[in-house]
Amino acid sequence: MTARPAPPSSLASVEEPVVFVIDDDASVREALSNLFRSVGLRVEVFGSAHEFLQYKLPNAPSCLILDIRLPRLSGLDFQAELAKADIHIPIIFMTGHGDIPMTVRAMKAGAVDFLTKPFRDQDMLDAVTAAIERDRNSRDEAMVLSELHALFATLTPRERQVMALVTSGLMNKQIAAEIGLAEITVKIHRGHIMRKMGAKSLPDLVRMAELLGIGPASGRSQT
Amino acid sequence: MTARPAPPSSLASVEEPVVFVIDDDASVREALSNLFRSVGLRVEVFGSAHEFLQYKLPNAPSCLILDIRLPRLSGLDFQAELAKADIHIPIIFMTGHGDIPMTVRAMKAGAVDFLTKPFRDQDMLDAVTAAIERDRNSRDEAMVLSELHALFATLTPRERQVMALVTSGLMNKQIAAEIGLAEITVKIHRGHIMRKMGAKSLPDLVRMAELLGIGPASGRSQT
DNA sequence: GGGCGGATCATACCGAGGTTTAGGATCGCA
DNA sequence: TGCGATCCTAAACCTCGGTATGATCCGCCC
Repeated sequence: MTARPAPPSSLASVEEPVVFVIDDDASVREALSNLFRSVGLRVEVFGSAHEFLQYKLPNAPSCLILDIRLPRLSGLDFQAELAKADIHIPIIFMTGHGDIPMTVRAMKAGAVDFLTKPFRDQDMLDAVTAAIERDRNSRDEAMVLSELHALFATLTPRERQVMALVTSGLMNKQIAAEIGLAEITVKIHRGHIMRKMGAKSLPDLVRMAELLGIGPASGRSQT
Repeated sequence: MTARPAPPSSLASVEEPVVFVIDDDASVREALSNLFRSVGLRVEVFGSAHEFLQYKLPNAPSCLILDIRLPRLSGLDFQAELAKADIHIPIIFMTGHGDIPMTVRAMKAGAVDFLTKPFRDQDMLDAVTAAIERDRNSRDEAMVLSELHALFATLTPRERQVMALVTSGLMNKQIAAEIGLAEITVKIHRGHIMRKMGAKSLPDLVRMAELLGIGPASGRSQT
């Protein structure tokens, strides 16, 4: 009975990895493009940060290679820009004449690596491999989380509230007293929650709540 | 009855923060010592990495300030050394003539900051504040985790096994079938587990299992 | 106005969780 | 040899979780 809406079952990011390169020097773009292609990696090159932003990012593990010295915007500022725009992609910096404070700032902001020109091809490839791997992992996590959020979104406000109390460990009768309901009503909500969230057991639901960051904050502010 | 061994109830790290400084230059030690004391921070200075290792580290949020150029051991190697010895303390590097690869390596290995001499006092103080804060948090986490491990250690092998299955969401009868027991026996174990772990509810226990990294790996290998 | 989803509650029933009491078996250590 | 810890089980009993059936009420949209 009870026909469930069939979970979309993550088709994951099956697309092949992509390396993005932004550099105003055509010869650098050319060289890097050849390097990555030689090891079978897909590459997309751009002459400016602006060009890159026009490009529609694919749903594939990827990374971005940036020169600290970009035409208009500095690489560091662009990094901050991307973070602010909620675009999270691992960044590898290159520089011909960078300094230590720059390096520190970039690394603190989450850069994967910071290579000084001229660098050895192998160092660049190692950095890219690490960056792609990091992106693959964070994409997998984000995927799971977004599916969970989608399920959570199907809950009514009342159900969300009950879910928070259930996963915090209260008994049905305590929840009922807490929010002024009959115990049976709580049971009904609880049943709905389990079905909608696709939880096969209470521990299952608890783990979902953990991932969703659900405290007993009812459902108003989600810091 | 069952007299429980009274949980040690974290007396937390109430001790005041400490800043450790390692530098072979006495004037640098002196200057930093004065700087930190001027803002009311406790400071301990050392002329070498070896001296530092002799010192018994207090149970207080702290950080370490290192020159990349140390007498015998390089600062980077010493950082690796500490990590290998499982001594985790936030590190702030100083350098007069460091380069970018060094900086990258230090930051990748988890350094909090990397300051070039001469630096502004305020930059150093900011870095130390951030480092102390980071250490405070990781100490709090470690404290909770170690108390949890202590409780978990009081479980018998069988109880550990049952706990893994319970928190994975199986019903008592399924657990019983899984490991060849009567359902009633599983219930008994389950009761013991809840008491010994101090869990007030199943969700509580599930969260503990999460922190302990307990999968359905029975209890053999704890990677 | 009728339909629909959300929320509420009652009664009844059943399976799962959990404790107590009481016992039996094995093993290691003093 | 005896004690204690671990592990296992049974019967009785109670609470809690969960579902089904059926029903009322409200607000919203077509």
